[in-house]
Amino acid sequence: MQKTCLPRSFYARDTLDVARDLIGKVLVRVGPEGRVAGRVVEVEAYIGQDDPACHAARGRTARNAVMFGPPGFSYVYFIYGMYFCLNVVTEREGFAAAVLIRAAEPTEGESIMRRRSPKLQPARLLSGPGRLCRSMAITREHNGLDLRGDALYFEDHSAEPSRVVQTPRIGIRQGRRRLWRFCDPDSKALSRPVSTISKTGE
DNA sequence: AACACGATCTACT
DNA sequence: GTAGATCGTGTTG
Repeated sequence: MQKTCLPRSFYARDTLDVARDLIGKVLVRVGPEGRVAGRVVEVEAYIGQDDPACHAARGRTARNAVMFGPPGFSYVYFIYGMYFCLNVVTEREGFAAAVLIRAAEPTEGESIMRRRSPKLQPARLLSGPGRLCRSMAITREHNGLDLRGDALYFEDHSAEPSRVVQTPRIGIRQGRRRLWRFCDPDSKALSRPVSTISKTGE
């Protein structure tokens, strides 16, 4: 049963639409130890120069260069001296925007991920951007990858969430007014529970 | 060349 | 709840 990865056109859209539509998609990582995957349940949008929390808010640098590139590529950065975070680049080339993948529910390769994060409960293996990258062995080597390649991509399993809620983004100091964190509130794998905020969808 | 800090997580009180 | 880990990056001198 071979599923196909999301096409370039999926990412070449308004970032908030891409973020919303990524909930329920399946992130697949094929590494030397095998194939691992998870159903995405939490993401955040970071959009261009007008978003003070976006890494590209102050223009192009060596680190954020891939955000200015074409959509459908990975943007992986190193944070707090020990963690990596995975984003997908959106919108047109030249416009810096991306969606941070914050949490997913393990669907494949759980034993491989448990070896990488032995202290975590199974439901927490991909619960948080740092834990997700550690359990999926995503590092700086995966920055700038084409998400239609063999190592890292998203599949559509038609597992649409029944609800999606929007909340403020986590861990930022500026831009908290924007409700650009998207979650499946029925998931037990969220990095943090959904506080009572506004909703979108059904 | 030096410095402050970050889209985090864990352990501990 | 709060502190500590740990280092690349961007900014300042």
